[in-house]
Amino acid sequence: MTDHPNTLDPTELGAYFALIEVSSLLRHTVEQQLREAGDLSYVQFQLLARLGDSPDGSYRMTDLADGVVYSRSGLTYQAQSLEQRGLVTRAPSPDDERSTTVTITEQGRDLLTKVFPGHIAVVHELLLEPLAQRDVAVLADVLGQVRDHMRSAPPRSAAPRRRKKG
Amino acid sequence: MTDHPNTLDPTELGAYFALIEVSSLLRHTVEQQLREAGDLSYVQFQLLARLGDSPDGSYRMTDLADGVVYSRSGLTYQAQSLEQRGLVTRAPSPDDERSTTVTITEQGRDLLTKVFPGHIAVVHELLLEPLAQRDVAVLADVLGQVRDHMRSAPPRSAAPRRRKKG
DNA sequence: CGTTGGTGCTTCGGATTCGAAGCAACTGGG
DNA sequence: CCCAGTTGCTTCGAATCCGAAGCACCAACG
Repeated sequence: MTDHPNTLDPTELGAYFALIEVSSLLRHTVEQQLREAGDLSYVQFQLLARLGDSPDGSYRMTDLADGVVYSRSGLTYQAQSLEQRGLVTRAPSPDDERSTTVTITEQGRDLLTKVFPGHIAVVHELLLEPLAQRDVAVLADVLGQVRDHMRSAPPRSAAPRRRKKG
Repeated sequence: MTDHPNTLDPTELGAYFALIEVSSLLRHTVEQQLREAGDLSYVQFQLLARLGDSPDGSYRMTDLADGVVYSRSGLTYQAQSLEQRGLVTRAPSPDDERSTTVTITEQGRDLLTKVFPGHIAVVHELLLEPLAQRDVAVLADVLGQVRDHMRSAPPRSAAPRRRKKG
């Protein structure tokens, strides 16, 4: 294990606490907006947005789970919910019968179009407005570094599944 | 309405997405560590930490809820859970019979001491390690600005109940 | 083909979360 | 004291979430 200090200095604590608080508040507010504008949870919105960005409007479940920080079972739950509302379709992949291909529907795109402006507005108002343009770039850069580092070094608990038989 | 653009440029999107992803991953990892080290949820840890920082080791429920971004009902749930485990005590406030004063116990402090090093380690490893010292300061500063702005201008829907006149 | 092990997703049980409604206590008139 | 309005917390019902276990399919090997 790397040698870590057992305390954080005030600046480090400040960065950590501010990150947690800002993201919590932002997420909370965004969630309310999405709920009001389109009766979507944040995760559902993220899934739709991701599908909408895809060239052919579809992804496998696994790809979606990797993109959104989310459990497989939770993803199944939300995908079913979206399917019931006609916002996505699900079908077994032709390549691999095990995997499910999720595809956004016209209706899904419409809803996305409907909720997007409000979503942008909230993000802009809460996160971007108080910052100078340069600070936005700095934020993107610094957090980008952190994200890349996190991705390249997945937490120790990313262990493979336990074997069924011993 | 303020005049908001209806799109975000790539830098803005980058800042937003990176923020969401970093905080999600960080929170997820921290949550696992706390669960393993002391069978605590993140919220429970935040509550204990806050109480531990208090001069007399106690706060009113409302103060705790304000500090942690959290619903009142969820706070009640977690406070009950902590009380059952003997990590805090709850008693009506002498000043105001309505309010409940939550106080951390010896046992609570012990648990805090036990889980803290691992918590620090995770934060350091995931968030701070990949950054230059200056970047940590910049992050703290920029996110601090955002937090202050959020606090000073709460979202329009932040009033579930009618507010007292000022 | 059949067996063995690995992968993708879902189901299941339980924990956590929220908002709304409810209860209790304080406050300011009459 | 009583009344109405406000505030602090809890209870309630429902939604959401996760990890573990399970099912179905694929790939490698003989």
